[in-house]
Amino acid sequence: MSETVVTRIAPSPTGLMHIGTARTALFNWLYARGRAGRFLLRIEDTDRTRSTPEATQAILEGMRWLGLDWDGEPVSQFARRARHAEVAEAMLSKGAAYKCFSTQEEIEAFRAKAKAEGGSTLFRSPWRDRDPAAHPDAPFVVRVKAPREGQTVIEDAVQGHVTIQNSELDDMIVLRSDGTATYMLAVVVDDFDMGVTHVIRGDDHLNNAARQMLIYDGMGWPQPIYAHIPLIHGEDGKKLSKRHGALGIMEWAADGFPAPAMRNYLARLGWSHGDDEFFTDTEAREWFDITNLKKSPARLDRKKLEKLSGQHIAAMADGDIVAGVGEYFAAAGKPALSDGATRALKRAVPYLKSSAKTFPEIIDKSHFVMISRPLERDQKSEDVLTPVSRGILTQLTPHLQNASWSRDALEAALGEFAKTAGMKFGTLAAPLRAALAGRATSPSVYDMMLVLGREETLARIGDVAG
RNA sequence: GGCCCGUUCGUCUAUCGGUUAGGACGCCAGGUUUUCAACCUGGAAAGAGGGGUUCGAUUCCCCUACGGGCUACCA
Repeated sequence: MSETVVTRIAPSPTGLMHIGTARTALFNWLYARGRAGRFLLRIEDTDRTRSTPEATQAILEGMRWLGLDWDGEPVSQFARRARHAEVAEAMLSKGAAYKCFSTQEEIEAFRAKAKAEGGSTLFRSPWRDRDPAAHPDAPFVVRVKAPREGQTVIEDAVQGHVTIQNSELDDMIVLRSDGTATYMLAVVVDDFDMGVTHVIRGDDHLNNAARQMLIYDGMGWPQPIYAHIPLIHGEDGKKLSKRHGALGIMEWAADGFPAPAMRNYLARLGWSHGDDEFFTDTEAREWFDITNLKKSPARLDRKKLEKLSGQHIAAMADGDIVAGVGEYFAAAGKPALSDGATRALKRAVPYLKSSAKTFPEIIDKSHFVMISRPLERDQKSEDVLTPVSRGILTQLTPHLQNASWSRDALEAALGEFAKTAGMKFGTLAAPLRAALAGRATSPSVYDMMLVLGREETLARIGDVAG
């Protein structure tokens, strides 16, 4: 089969861009992009009471931030309701579905009774084989005519052959009494119409696949390739819920993780390529395949993300880091960086990038460079500095502002300062020497303070540094 | 309750019948930087339990336990 791969992500706009949805989207994106295929976005907004435009925006925002670009316009499932009804009608005329006039009360009563008696709660509509003409004007739903004998086998690219007894399948509703499609019908119709070849989604849909296959068969449509991936769990191994915090992808953005690191980390959750831990998007696209997806759920591990994040920051171009910090400010709801601050940040980034794990750490560590000179005691930004560094900074200020520096003079001044500050001279001298020698790449608040001093110092004392 | 899926170091994972069960995060120790971080080196750490199959099981089969999912006129 040389058919073009078409994948999709189909979130329902009921809140945030969930971290699990983001990972599923990532897998679909990697799969399509790695095979010159198409990656589509569909908003499953058929539940009008729960869908909001804000939630749709949140999804688009999350997708954009994560860098998952989709082909074409996002498809609104709700907008396709006429088409869904049309297919339901077609199923009716093909005899693959039937009208059911049972009321919800009747069904509930049946289930309550079945439960009490310990029997199967699968509702068997009496209308399956009855003539609908008997009830010409009563409200009805359209149910699929599911087989009652035999079994349905889902050929899943991740789960393998999953066999479901047809006796477990009910005549699910495909069209509600108000004429709108249920999820089961809508996904199938939309996936077919959109030409989706590979359905990569959470394994909470595994059982649904058997039901959806009924619709494909009823319409005589070819089945897509299914790949049901395990869900992500919280650090305690339980399924993700509000109490785990950071459910939305943008919360991670607001915590200052770079999108490339997020992609790398999420990709490694449930998928692996040998011993590779740190990789680029290009490598991921090249390596990713459904066949090496794991079948068991993975837990979120923030520490590991942090490690990966640090490695990505270290590997990023300085400009990208500055841009990333800007995005972080936006995601965290902080005011944008001023031009001056951006310039200062650019100066500091080369020294900081190798040890910062997140964007806020870049900010923390570059703080000394962001504040205006001469330094003053009550800088409003002081709150970011640790008490120790703040103390040193304030006390050191007069020395840095003194004229006429020589290496010896500077060291002497620092020595004097160290003495008053009650710390060993070496603590300051070593990083200073490193700074003067131009190899100060181990950033810390102290070091960077001195690195910055280096630029100014060098200008004043000439070529002493050698 | 019924049905479906899963279970290798604390965590993410490699292994596709024969390995001292490998790597990564975290942790511990040492080194380097006379702070921290980063970095380097070393270390502790795993096949849920029980039955089979096999010359040999982490790997194949069954049972149990545990976790998850589905069982809606939600998606």
